[in-house]
Amino acid sequence: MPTTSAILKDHGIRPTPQRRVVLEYVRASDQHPTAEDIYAHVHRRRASVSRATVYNTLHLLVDHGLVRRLVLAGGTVAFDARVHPHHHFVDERTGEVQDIPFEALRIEGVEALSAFDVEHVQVVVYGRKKSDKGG
Amino acid sequence: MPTTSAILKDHGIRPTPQRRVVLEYVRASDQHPTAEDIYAHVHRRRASVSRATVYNTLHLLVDHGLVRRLVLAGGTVAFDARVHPHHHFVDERTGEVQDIPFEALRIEGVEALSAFDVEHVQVVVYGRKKSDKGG
DNA sequence: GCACGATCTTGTACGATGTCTAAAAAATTG
DNA sequence: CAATTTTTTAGACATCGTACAAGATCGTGC
Repeated sequence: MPTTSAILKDHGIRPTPQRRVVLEYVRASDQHPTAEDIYAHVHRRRASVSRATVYNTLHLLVDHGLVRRLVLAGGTVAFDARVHPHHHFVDERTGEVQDIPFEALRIEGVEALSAFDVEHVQVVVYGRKKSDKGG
Repeated sequence: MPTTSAILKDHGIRPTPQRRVVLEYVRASDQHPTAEDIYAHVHRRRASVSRATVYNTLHLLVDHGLVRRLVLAGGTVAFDARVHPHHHFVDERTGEVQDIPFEALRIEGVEALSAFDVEHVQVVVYGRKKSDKGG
């Protein structure tokens, strides 16, 4: 398990303390933290990390493929260190988003879309979690 | 073809002039206009329709299923009067969004998602339009 | 270690999008 | 017309994100 610092270096990014703490948090989180989540956390841990630096760093990480930028239902923008593709489930009541393993769903008919060069396909499933008692 | 007024009444919405002009524009547009697009247009047509009313009306229309709220790539929020389900293609270079007929794709494995009551499934295809000359 | 230029961080101002509120305006009811 | 409800309005406010200019920090050559 490489250190955060090593990961950054491997991607040609100078591993400053601010960048390390941002990447660390995104990688540690099994949720999908928003930029504000990240800022709040990082700011708490190291009193003076500015908002601008958090945004700069997130862009940097996204550009280098270390982190993915997601647009959740409702338009919330979140970040995710899991780079391998996966689908999303959105609870229509709470807005909560949950990952669905990429292998769990298969999409047929993509080859027939002759007008497009397809890079990536993602399914968004809307519904409600069964464990929830009625609303 | 029912009038905008009739459509609103059918859904229990009092057809005020402001609401009519908003719905009319969304229905007439074959693009996916954003709230600001709609505000700009509607404001031009009837000098005094406020921003708040445009937003209020859009929420109302969404709540009554007359219009759908979309979140495009990049997090842009747009509206769409086509209520029948369809998928989306997003051009990764331009951010342009295009509809894909619902029937064009089939998703397998949804039944196996036993943790969820699934309401709706939507596929988002990312790529680039083939007709585009390289860039 | 020091000076220098390059890179990084910071605070703040700004812009875009959207919500909230209190009051005016319009419609409905009697 | 008066009373009540619904709708609209303007503008203040909140949130998210970007731009910019100044200061801090780093790496390199000496």
